[in-house]
Amino acid sequence: MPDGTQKKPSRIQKRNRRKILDAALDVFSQNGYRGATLDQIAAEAGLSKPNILYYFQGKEDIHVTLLSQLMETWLDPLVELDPDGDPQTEILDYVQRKLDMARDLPRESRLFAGEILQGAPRMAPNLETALKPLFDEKCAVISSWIDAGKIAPLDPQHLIFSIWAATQHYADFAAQVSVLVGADTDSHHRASVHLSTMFGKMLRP
Amino acid sequence: MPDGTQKKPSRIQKRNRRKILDAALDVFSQNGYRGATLDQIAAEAGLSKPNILYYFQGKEDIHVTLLSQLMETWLDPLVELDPDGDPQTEILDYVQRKLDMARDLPRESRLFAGEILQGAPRMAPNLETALKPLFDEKCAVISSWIDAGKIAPLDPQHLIFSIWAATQHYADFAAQVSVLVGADTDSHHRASVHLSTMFGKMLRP
DNA sequence: ATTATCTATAGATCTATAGATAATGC
DNA sequence: ATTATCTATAGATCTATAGATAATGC
Repeated sequence: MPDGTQKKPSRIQKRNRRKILDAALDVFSQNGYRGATLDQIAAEAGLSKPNILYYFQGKEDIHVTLLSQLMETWLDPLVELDPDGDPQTEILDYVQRKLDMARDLPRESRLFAGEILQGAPRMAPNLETALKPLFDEKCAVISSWIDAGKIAPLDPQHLIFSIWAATQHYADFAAQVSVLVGADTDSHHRASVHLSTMFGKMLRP
Repeated sequence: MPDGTQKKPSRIQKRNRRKILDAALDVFSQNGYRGATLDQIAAEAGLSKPNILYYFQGKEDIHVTLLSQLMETWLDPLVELDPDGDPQTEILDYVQRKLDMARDLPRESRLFAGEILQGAPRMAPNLETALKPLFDEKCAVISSWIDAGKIAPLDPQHLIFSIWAATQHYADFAAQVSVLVGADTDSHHRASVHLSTMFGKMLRP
């Protein structure tokens, strides 16, 4: 059994753990933590239920592993915000990267949204250790741009919240968006133009 | 039993149904649909579990009743957007009402967020019949303001999405916000100033 | 020898109902 | 007579484990 003093993980170990985590991403993001069952994850992964529990200690272990493994991907767009780049361009590119992520990784967006919505019971430590330092760092960068008169004086913390909210909305509330925009041929493009216009105008000093 | 051909609901009927719905709002918004149990709802309402099922046909009935009863409250701020008012003021006041609602009714916000996040399985009909017509109507109002040159040319649909997203974020992602802003003495006020600045600037023709 | 997988099932949790009893309104 | 409430429990669903067997790596 893979526990305690880890040996090197075999090829099968890696492949099956990956299959399970990918299946779990599907199931958790669609049904929430409590709504997801090991049966669904097992079926989606093409493995038996006890075999799932051979690779993970239990349902919670799968969920926690998933959240912490995806955290890096999730924060990557913000990591790339470059203090030495052109402020306007940097922020608008960040908005664009987040919007692209909402389109390309909606499961991940919904997984995090569901976890936070319920008070982040299994992610709170990660928020403190991984997200907060990065957030503070980038807020400082934005502050310095404001102080230098490069962008309009906005509250950096709340500016970032607005960017997160406006972009992730398209993944998290997709069910509502699709009812309201109808059969739009290129909703993503219209959203992209809208957000560029909106944040672009807002940032001008 | 209260079913089929309804008699007039007694005082006790009304009071207990209200107690149950209020308890259910607590429990559903905190744990999601599947995460909520009749036991929790019963305990929170101060009634026995079978008594809950005397007033409602089942768990789903409670959830659906809750969603449709709250829909009106939820849409009210948008209903109030006045076509004959000053465009700038109307939209900024709408933003403010939505932000106040995120503060005052976070349970309702999270209930809807959770439902939509999981594809609106029990609310899709309501979205079509109640939300969509109102949304279309108010988009037309905003379009007319743009055509009259009263506000900047923005995509009305996506403008409304951005308003919803930015305001509801403070209720739906409160767990994350509170980690990131720390012990802010008046986070609501800072959010309010930020959103006024942001949308105000964006709307100027 | 160790790793991986399966069948069968224990044990917990949850929704819902049966059936009896108490409270209320004519 | 009708409405409201309770205890007890059936029946379904779910997580997790026991115990046996098959596959793989020295």
